[in-house]
Amino acid sequence: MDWFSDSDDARIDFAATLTGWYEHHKRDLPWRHTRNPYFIWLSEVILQQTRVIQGRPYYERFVAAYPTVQSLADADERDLLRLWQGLGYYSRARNMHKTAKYIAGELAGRFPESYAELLKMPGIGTYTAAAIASFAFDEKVAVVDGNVYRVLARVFGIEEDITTTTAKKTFSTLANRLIQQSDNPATYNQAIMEFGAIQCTPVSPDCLLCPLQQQCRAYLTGKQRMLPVKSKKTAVRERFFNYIVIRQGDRLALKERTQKDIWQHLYDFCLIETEEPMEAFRELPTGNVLNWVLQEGILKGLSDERTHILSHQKIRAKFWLVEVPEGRKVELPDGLTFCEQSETERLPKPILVVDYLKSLRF
DNA sequence: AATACGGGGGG
DNA sequence: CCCCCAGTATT
Repeated sequence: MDWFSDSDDARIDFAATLTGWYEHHKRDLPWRHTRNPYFIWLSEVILQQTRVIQGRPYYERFVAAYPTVQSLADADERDLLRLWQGLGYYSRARNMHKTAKYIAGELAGRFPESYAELLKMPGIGTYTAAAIASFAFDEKVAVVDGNVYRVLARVFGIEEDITTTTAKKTFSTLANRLIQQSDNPATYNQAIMEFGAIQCTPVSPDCLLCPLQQQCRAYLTGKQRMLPVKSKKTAVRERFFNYIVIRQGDRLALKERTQKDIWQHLYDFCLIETEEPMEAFRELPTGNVLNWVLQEGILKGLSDERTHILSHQKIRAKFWLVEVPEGRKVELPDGLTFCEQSETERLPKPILVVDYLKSLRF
């Protein structure tokens, strides 16, 4: 199917309309005041799967903590993850670290300057490579993110399922033809994404004030709500976490998550996962940890219970607080280590654990 | 081609 | 309570 059965003028109009709209409606964001590829990269990785409102304070903190790619390369990975805490998808931070070390070490601190070179870096995929290449180096390569899928699907009435490989190809090809009509690819890429974020929103887009209203297939056919088409639904797995929170004085027993699971390289408490919710401590599966608790600890009861939602998992967590009398010398089970309050604060932790800790100290 | 990977917002 | 959103790497 050819999305350009209309005249060339219509295509030029699309790009010009978007950039015109952008100049009047764009938000003032810190990463829009720089051409430094390092800062642009930082902002783009933070904004992967993340809304501007959530990512912005993280960007400010990262720029302050790591003002150069060299400083990021030199960073302790735990500090990096701690700064990332609460953003989710923690492999982004670890991939950023890998790439920073590669650039500092192998490329003499010189940032890759083309889409093709950027794409080779860990954590930089098609979207981020296009964003950096266009924003920092004016390369004419189209960004294709969720906003772009939505805007193009609606304006051009594309009903392909965006989760399929062929649809991705369709949208990418269209986006890259459209950007040819712009003499400022950086601004055009920003414009179409900002338009998707502010005007052509996923739910209740502002069609009445839309500059593309009369050219928009979705508006003209009343199909805004149906587009873009996305078939996949994520199956949510329910999990039951039983945290044994071992406390001695103001020290807490923590452990790094090293297994292949969520929250890799973050820290949490002694965890016993069960297939079913456990109502009482004595129902927990017996093992080293339970024996240890009965031997060395004093169960203070179930101190808290909460549900933590991830996109693909629903975690029902219980926290069993266990006190060890102060002064008693004990060997912790299960690879746990006692941490002072200040150490605990400095370690990267899942939000579930952070929230629990807040309730623990009042 | 399918799945794993966090967290947050709105109705 | 339900719904929605969004890139990359791995399998």
